[in-house]
Amino acid sequence: MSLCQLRYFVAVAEEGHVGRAAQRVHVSQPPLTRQIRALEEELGIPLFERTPRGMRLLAPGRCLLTRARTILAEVDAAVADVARHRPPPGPPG
Amino acid sequence: MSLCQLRYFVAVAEEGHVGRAAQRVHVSQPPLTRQIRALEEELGIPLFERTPRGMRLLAPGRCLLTRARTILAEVDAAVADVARHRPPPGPPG
DNA sequence: GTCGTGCGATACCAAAAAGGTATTGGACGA
DNA sequence: TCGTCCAATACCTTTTTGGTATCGCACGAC
Repeated sequence: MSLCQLRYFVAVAEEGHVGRAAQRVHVSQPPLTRQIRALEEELGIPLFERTPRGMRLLAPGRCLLTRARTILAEVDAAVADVARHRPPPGPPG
Repeated sequence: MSLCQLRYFVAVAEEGHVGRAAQRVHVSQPPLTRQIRALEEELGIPLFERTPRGMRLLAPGRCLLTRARTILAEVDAAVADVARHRPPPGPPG
């Protein structure tokens, strides 16, 4: 599992639609489909129900969605925290 | 930044030694060195001091270490939590 | 001072992963 | 039955990652 996969997963979960999620994360639809399936395979359980209208979260998916949001937020916080140690870029020019 | 990089970083931070960290994460030394440097470049700040004896954590590195452990633990928890939805593999045989 | 030793860094190549375009298959409504 | 909209697949290219061999540097023994 990768952070990238988690970002893709959250996008699909929130959009309910692989195509729209792909636009949101700036990737084309097929790789996104593939990453979601890879994630499901790695976890050994389906995360979405495929319907003719799009993707619908299943119970394990809802469970992961909450956790994925937390993880991604912690990553952002870590980056921001470390960045505080970085010297300022100096005056412009 | 990837989860893999965070695992590598934690290993190096805890071992204080790229070679031992490499053994621990089952990777050879050069890729590990490269990933650590890539992480530092992405964050825009050094995480370690290079000494003739090994790698020594700097302040930003200590900051990241705490957060990285948290993130990796949450990932493990997420996997375990999702796995609880998985049907049991059935009786042996 | 010089030579061995132990460390991370680099060069270079091979393997694996990710992404893109084009296309397929299936469900639904007109 | 045909057009539309969806995810899934086929196929190729590009990027990333990992491995082996080697370098450069600092230190200690002598």
